[in-house]
Amino acid sequence: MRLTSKGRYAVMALVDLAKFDNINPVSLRDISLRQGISLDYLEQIFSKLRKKEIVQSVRGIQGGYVLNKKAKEIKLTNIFDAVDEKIKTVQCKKESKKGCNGKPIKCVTHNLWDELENHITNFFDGKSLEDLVKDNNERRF
Amino acid sequence: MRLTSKGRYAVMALVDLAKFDNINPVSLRDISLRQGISLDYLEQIFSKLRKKEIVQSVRGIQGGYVLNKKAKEIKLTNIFDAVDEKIKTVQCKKESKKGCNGKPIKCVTHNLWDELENHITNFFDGKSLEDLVKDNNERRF
DNA sequence: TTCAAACTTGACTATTTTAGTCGGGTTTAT
DNA sequence: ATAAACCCGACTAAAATAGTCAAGTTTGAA
Ligand code: FES
Ligand code: FES
Repeated sequence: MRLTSKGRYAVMALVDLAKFDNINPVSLRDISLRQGISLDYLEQIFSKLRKKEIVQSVRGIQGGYVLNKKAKEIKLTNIFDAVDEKIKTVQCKKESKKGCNGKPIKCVTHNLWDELENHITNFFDGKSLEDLVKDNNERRF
Repeated sequence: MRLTSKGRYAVMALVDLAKFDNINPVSLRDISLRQGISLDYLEQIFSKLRKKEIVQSVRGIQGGYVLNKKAKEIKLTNIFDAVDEKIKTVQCKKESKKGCNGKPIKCVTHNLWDELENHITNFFDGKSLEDLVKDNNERRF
């Protein structure tokens, strides 16, 4: 089990954005340079973030992106959800009657995985972008 | 992020084994049939479990595998560790001074991921094979 | 003593996921 | 006009996953 770069990049980029969008929109080029993330990849990520209304775009020269909500109101679960970073522990469809092996009863690990999934979701739901920005400012940069 | 089948299979197989090894060793063929897991794949998994001394093998006809410890003493972390199911959240080398992007400072998400990793590890460390067997017996089968 | 059930080992492979890249756009401040 | 920026879809290389396959060895029981 591992978290993927997509989710990590999304969080890194949004923290960067939250720190710098006070006055002007922030261009992906700047984020790319500061965070060391491929520009083309960032564009894919921000396209998703925009569709989920986490950021707004400003087109044209001097354009970029701005947060669409207060940093306090953006939870990590929202971010992960937007970029399709799945916290997927159970293998079966949850609402299905069938288990992961096609049998008509859930497998012995099902409840366990499900419980873990809740743990993780709660963890990410308790963290906002603001928390991360603060945390980051404290340890300087 | 997702847990892989390897870890899930290992746990399923060991619960099965724990339930049936009271008298005789349990053959992988039986586990394969009961749990719907490829026999060849199970062999790979049990080879690892044996090397980490979680199970013992009994060769020859009527052979199979038996637990090498009390079910109570086998934690899920031990199982995952044995089959190389990694709970890997941070992307960088933890002990390295460098961050995941090669910069000389850890990225903004590092602490967060690390904290999550501890959460998950604690969760799995608190669950023994015995717990799962009990849980499984309660809901009948 | 022969046989088949079962473990043992290592290599090979197909599928899926990830992490990009690439090539073309469109918009808009200057 | 032009260049900085966003926008979009298709393509691809690399890695991880989930197996498969082939060729053994061991040993209880008929
Ligand atoms: S994970 Fe849901 S039935 Fe196995
Ligand atoms: S995950 Fe450790 S530095 Fe980014």
